[in-house]
Amino acid sequence: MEFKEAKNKFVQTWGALGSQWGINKTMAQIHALLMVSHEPISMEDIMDELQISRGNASMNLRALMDWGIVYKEYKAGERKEFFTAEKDLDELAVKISRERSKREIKPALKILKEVSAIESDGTAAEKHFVDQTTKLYDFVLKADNVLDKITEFKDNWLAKLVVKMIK
Amino acid sequence: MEFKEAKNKFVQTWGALGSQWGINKTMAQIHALLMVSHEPISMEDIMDELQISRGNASMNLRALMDWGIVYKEYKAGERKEFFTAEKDLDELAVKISRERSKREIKPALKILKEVSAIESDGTAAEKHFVDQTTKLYDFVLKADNVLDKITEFKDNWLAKLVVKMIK
DNA sequence: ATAAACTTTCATTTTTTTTTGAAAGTTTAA
DNA sequence: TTAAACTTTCAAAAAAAAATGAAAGTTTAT
Repeated sequence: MEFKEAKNKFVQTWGALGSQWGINKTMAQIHALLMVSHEPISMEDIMDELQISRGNASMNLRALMDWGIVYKEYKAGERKEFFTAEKDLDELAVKISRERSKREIKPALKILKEVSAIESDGTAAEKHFVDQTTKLYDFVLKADNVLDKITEFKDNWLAKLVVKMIK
Repeated sequence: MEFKEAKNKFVQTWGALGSQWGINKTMAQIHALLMVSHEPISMEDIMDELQISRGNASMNLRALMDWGIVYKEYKAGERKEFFTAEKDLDELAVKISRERSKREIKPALKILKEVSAIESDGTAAEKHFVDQTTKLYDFVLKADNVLDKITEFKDNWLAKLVVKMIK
């Protein structure tokens, strides 16, 4: 396999993976392209490489910047804008999970808290509802915190983990 | 807020969360409904409660069973089938992550391995590509293993963790 | 102030995904 | 074996999501 073919395969795969996880295909593809590029790319070149329209490129680049995982760059003497991706994978993971937490998990948690707080009349149906939604709230809350913990423990994590667990 | 309203809100929220994570809305809603129900529900009742067609109900129930998070049940004397959801949340998380790993992560890893294995000519572009995809492969592989580890360590996890880390 | 170089916006079109519903299939009971 | 009670399948329809492209907007240079 040669470079161009491999790059294309990677971009396609990353795009497909993205859509399976609720991220639009083009957004994931642009991100893939920028991740494996050693130098900033212009919008023109992105459009060209992915065969997409100017509007599509513009909107998805904006979305990627909103997620904090793609940056705009300016080259001296050049009028147009160039783009780069966050290439540190730990940083990337932290940013993605922060955004997903903020946009999706936190609002869902709020609803879970609300619905689990109803006054149950003592029927089995209502008791089970309250019980299950309460458990779900606790579970999601815990899961939502896991990535923050991982970040926090990133360096010297075992020692810190043990300390945290003991106290 | 009363029971019916709360239940509906929960089902809607769970459905919305599902679609943001690449799971179709109806599938997530059916799952939500079964999760908070204290007794098995028939297809008829699911169709009725979610206002969906028979075909839709049938297909999404099958999908949920394929994921291993919804079970068919038979009631004595009743001809029709009833459905229940896995209600243990740890079990649920394990099953979902196993499936997503099998269906999405593992195939992606295979491609990542392939594309990172190209023979780089020495240009900066190709060197960066190989370097970045290799890192990504390692990262995804590690992340993919995290949930297995969590399962494994579920009981008495700190002790086991320390042992594992030391040896 | 004008125009060139570039980016963003958004109504419309296209594509993709999901849903429907009726026909075909299956199981059980008599 | 027949028919009633139920489930599955899948082509067609509907709905939802994404992409287009041209007009509007912005910035920079002269």
